[in-house]
Amino acid sequence: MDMKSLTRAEIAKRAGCNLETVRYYEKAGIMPAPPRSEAGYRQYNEEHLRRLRFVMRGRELGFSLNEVKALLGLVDHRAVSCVEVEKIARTHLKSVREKIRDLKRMERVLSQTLKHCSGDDVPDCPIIDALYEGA
Amino acid sequence: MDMKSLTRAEIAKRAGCNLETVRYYEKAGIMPAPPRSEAGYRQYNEEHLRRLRFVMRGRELGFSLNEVKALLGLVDHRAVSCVEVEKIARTHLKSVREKIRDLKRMERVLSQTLKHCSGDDVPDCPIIDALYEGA
DNA sequence: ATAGGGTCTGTAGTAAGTACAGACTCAAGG
DNA sequence: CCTTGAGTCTGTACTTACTACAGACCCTAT
Repeated sequence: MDMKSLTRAEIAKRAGCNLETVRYYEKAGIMPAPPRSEAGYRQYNEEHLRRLRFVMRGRELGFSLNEVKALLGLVDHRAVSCVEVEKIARTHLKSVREKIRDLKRMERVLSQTLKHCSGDDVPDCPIIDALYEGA
Repeated sequence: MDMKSLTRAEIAKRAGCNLETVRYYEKAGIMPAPPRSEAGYRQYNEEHLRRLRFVMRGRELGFSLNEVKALLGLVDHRAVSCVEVEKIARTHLKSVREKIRDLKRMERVLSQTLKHCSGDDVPDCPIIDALYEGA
C-alpha cells in the first residue's frame, strides 16, 4: 500500500512553513524536485516531509540555508562524518554566542538610556543625545 | 572661513561605513542630497558627518533603517517629543530582549547537542538526529 | 456547466547594503 | 603639457531568505 502523496500546501502546513517557501527550497537546491502528477502538481512523500522538517529545525536554530545545505550534504552522501557536522555546529554556536554578546551590549545601552528618559517634551532627549554623541 | 568639504570617501571613512553605503543612504532618504562641485562630486560638511554618525550609531544598536529614519524625522521636524523617541526605543529594547531569549535557547540546544558529540565517524550523529527529531 | 478553490509558472518585492562596469575628473610626476 | 593612477559619477546586478502577486491551468462539488 503506497502512501498517499502530499500536495505542496499539505507539506508546507505539516512542516510549519509558508507555501512558497517549499518551492523556494526546491529552486535553492535544498529540497529535491518531487515527482509530478499528470497535471504537473508536485507529489511529496513522508521522506520529503522529514527533510523539510530538518531544514526548518536547522533554520530555527539559526543555521543559514548554506549551513543546512552542508549538513544535508553530509547526510545525503552517506558520509555522515560526525567530525564535519560538529565543525559546522561548533562554528555556528560560536556565532550565536557572539550575537548574544552584542545584543546584551545593546540592551545595556538602551535600557540605561531609557532610564534617563523623563517622558516629557524636553529639548534634550537623552536617547537622541546618546545617538549623536555615542554615549 | 568656510570649512573644506568632505568627499564621499572621507565622510564614509570618518563615520566608519562603506563608501557605497553613503550613496545608498542618500537614495533611501536617510541622508540629504549634498551640494555638488562643478564636476558633480558630492560635497559634505560636518553636519552631514554628524548625521551619518547618528545613523551608524543607531544601526549599531540594532535599530532598523526605518526606525532610524523615524528618529531623525522627529529631530528634523524640531518636534523632538521625548515621548515619541522613548516609544521607538522601548519597542526596540523589547525586540532586542526577544532576540536574546531566542538566541539563548539556540545556544542551549546547540551546546547540549555538541556535548553528546563523540567526534567519531559513528552512524548516529547526535546533531543530525537532533535536527531530524527536534530534540 | 460553472463556481470556488488549489496549483502552476515566472517575476517582483522586501532589508540593508555590497560590488561592479564604463565614463568622467582630479592631482602629481616627468 | 601630458599622462597615469586614483577617485568619483551613474546605473545596475548581486546578496539572504523568503513572500507575494498575476495569469493560466486544474480539480471538485453542486
